[in-house]
Amino acid sequence: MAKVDTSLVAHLPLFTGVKPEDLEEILREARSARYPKNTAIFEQGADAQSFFLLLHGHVRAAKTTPTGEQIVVRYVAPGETFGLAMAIGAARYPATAMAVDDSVVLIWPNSAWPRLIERFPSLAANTLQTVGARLQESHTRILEMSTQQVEQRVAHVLLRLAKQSGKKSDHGIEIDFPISRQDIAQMTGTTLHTVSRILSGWESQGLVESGRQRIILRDPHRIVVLAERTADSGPA
Amino acid sequence: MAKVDTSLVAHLPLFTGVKPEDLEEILREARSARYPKNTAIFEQGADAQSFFLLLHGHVRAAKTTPTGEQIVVRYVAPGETFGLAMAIGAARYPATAMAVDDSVVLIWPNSAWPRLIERFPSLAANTLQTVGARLQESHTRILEMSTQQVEQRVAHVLLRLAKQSGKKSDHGIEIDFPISRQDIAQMTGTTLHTVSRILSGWESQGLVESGRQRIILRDPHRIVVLAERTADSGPA
DNA sequence: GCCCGGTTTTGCGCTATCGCAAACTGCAAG
DNA sequence: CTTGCAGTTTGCGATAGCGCAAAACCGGGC
Repeated sequence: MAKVDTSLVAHLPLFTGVKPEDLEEILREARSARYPKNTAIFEQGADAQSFFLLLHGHVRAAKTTPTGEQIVVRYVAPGETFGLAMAIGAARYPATAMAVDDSVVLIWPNSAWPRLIERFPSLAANTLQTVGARLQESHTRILEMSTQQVEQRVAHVLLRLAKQSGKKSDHGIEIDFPISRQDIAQMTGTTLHTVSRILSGWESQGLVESGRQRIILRDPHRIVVLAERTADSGPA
Repeated sequence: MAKVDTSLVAHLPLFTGVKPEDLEEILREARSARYPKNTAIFEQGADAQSFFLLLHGHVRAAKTTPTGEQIVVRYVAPGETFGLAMAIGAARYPATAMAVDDSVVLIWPNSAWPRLIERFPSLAANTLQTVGARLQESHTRILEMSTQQVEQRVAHVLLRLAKQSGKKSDHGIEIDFPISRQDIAQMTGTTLHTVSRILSGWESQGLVESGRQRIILRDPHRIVVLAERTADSGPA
């Protein structure tokens, strides 16, 4: 197992307030692994045995109902942790994690967690902050689902993805991992059909350019306007 | 300021792993306050200066959009913390907290938080667990909003409220704080009209008994069935 | 270069739910 | 007891978005 260079991860929010020599000790407890595109990292309901830090790639966390419907909880970007079941007191993973691109992760055994937070309390504090931030995002998402219509929600999601994982390309921002209409539907509480219609509409207005699992925001500013538009404040 | 009896709070999840003498020290930093029914404890967007532990009563946390729509984030039951902005790294309260019943709370100044978690790391760990639990509940709520129809969502919410704050009465479980149709609408992402229609329907089937800000589940079991029913698995 | 399967597009009817409006009700204050 | 008002009920028309079905499309694998 290759040793992880501390300089690659030292600046991450998770490690703020951790001394370099401590960081090294923390990293010694982890191993790294590579997951090819479209492989599962863990499954919803499985015994939680590890927690993860994404180094490269992108991971989709999705939750499935007993009847098979899915929602995308979030996309994990490099530098973010995921699978923190142990930290939040869950014995099993509440969602499925899947690499949507070739991905590299650091993996700590759950058994290391209690020891780590005892020796390095900043870890607990930092984790609390990131989990808190996710909680707020969830609340925002609930608020949006309750008060906005589908088009605005899709606009918000695309803007959020662009901010989190946008790659500036010629005349636009491209979401730099493969994402389908279906995925967006599962992030906004709608169907892939409706998402497709909306994107088609936007494409014909030059707002976006999109194709197979690929979306480029050509005119982010006008999309922001769309996102913020109230139901009744539309055009003539 | 009256001194708080440690025995009243020692068993709370927040304080698991805290030694009795430490608990006393923690409580010394708090003051207690009483909020009459329908008074605000803090407002969304205000500078977060304190965090809270509810001792008696019930508190509604609600989030408002720029355009005035509201959702109920959650109802706080006695023994639960709220207003943890500082802990999760927010400078302002992300929601408004309102006493829905005469309520008594413990209040710590935010400035005490860093010191407390340094001296008593279990506090951070415990808080992480409760925030994590709330995050999972939020995800469940998003899942429900995405995949279920309104009637099922209302059923789920009532069952959740009954479990959290249900008082067994003659032949049923009564939600033991005032809650309006509007509140339920704001918890389920619908309108008070639709909630009213649903409850009327249930009432005529003997599932619930309800009135002005008051709901009694007469037949929880059948409500569970409703909650779990798939869109197409209905009766003839 | 061709074929296959997953993805996307689009049409069309349907319906759950909204939105508005109006009437009703019961608690609480005076 | 009366009155006022917040909360609730109910009717009715409007519609956003779903669900199903079919066709078109695209990219990668062989």
